[in-house]
Amino acid sequence: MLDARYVREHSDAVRAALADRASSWDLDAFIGIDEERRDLIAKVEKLQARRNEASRLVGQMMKEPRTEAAGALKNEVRSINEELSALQALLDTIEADARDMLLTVPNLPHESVPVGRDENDNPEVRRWGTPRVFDFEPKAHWDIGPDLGIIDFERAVKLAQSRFVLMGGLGARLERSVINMMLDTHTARGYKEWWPPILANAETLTGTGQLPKFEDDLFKTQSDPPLYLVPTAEVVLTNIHRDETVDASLLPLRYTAFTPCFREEAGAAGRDTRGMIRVHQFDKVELVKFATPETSLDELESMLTDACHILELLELPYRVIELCTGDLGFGAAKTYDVEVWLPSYDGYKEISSCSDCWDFQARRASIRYRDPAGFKGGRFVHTLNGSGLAVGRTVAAILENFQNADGSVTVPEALRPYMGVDVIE
RNA sequence: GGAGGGGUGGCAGAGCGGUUGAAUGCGGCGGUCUUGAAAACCGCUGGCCCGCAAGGGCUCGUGGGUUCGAAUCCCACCCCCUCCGCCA
Repeated sequence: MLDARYVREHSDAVRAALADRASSWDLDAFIGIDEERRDLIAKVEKLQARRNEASRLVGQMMKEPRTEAAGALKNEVRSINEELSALQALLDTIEADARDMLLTVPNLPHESVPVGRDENDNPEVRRWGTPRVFDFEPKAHWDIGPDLGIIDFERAVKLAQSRFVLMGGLGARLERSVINMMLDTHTARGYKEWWPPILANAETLTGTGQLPKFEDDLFKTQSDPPLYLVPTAEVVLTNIHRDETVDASLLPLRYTAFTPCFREEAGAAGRDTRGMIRVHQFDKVELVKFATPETSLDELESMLTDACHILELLELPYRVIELCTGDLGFGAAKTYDVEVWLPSYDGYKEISSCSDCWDFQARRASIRYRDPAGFKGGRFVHTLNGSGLAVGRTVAAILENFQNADGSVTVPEALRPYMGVDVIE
């Protein structure tokens, strides 16, 4: 969410940012509503001030007592209240309209973000590792897994639907090993581990920006009020501090959690239909930070490093790209994507996305910090989130990059303590 | 699920129809004193919104209602605590 005052006082900057993002958000409509809203507030408050004064006078008169004069004033207040309730109803709808609009405006890209139209304009930042050259025909993970008897896509469909995964034996163990290795690595590097609910309420999903605009992407329960299956642990980790003011001395806060993630993938029909790259339920270890405005960009860089560190431990080649303005997610001010080398795609595939949301989520979720030495009152924190990493895609990358000619898969060194075996065969 | 109790400022805790946006204590900030600190003493000290400002409005779990006027009365809902039941 953007600050309404900022939007009206810097409308040119906002207009330019929306254009860079190719957003169709109606800035002029908002400015009109906002102006109407402020006029109405002035009117309503003037009437309220008169009503409050008159009521106070009535109190005095009743004591003296001057009941006749009090009666006349009572009538005045009654008529003010009638006028007021009509104005108030109007103001309520206008304020709701303004807020609804504000909840659907995307974040402003940071000034350092390259301007571009879509994913083709995302500059590559760096590469690590060299994609392996196979001296045999490498298989895709959707063949390796079933051939080894460790992934069963067909029975997953029977149990649930297409785009679900069933793993067994060393496949299940590989999934769990990757999760544990990621969590152990991040907690050793200063992240606090959490174990959050994976059903969350509408306020929580609104705080991070999934609602109201992206409800179609979410699984929703039929309870009243409804709950939503979290699409990422970012949602719950960030909302831990919703409606709170944290002490500046505690910042930056670095959190991590493993959760299953649930996505409808409503608009993805036909994309990545094979294997476990795009599924309705997948595991992810998430990184979330709360930082001051002064350090948030540095924290983004170090979060990116932390995500890449996992791939380096697993010896998986990757590259980092920066998202251009046109490809930036709704709540992000700046985003790096980490892409892992996948032989089956003969290319790099997203495995982590690290974003600095600036104060966009903090304003929605009302997450402030206090710095008695620096300033009076509270300021919004900056929130950041990144995958560290997507577990299913990591497993797929391991299977494909570490496969052998005989169909077996060598376990990366870093996972052997967790797996208990050197080779999956 | 049943019965009872309760939700007030950073915390504890008064108020129970009008000058209470809220006593008091703790905490926090500033000052006096002190070589420094502690103690003591003095002063200040919730949030949000509109406004250039002066000022004004809203806010005592949430939403409605009664009243000229509600933290205070009524209704509904939410949450917390205790006991009982059920349960992994």
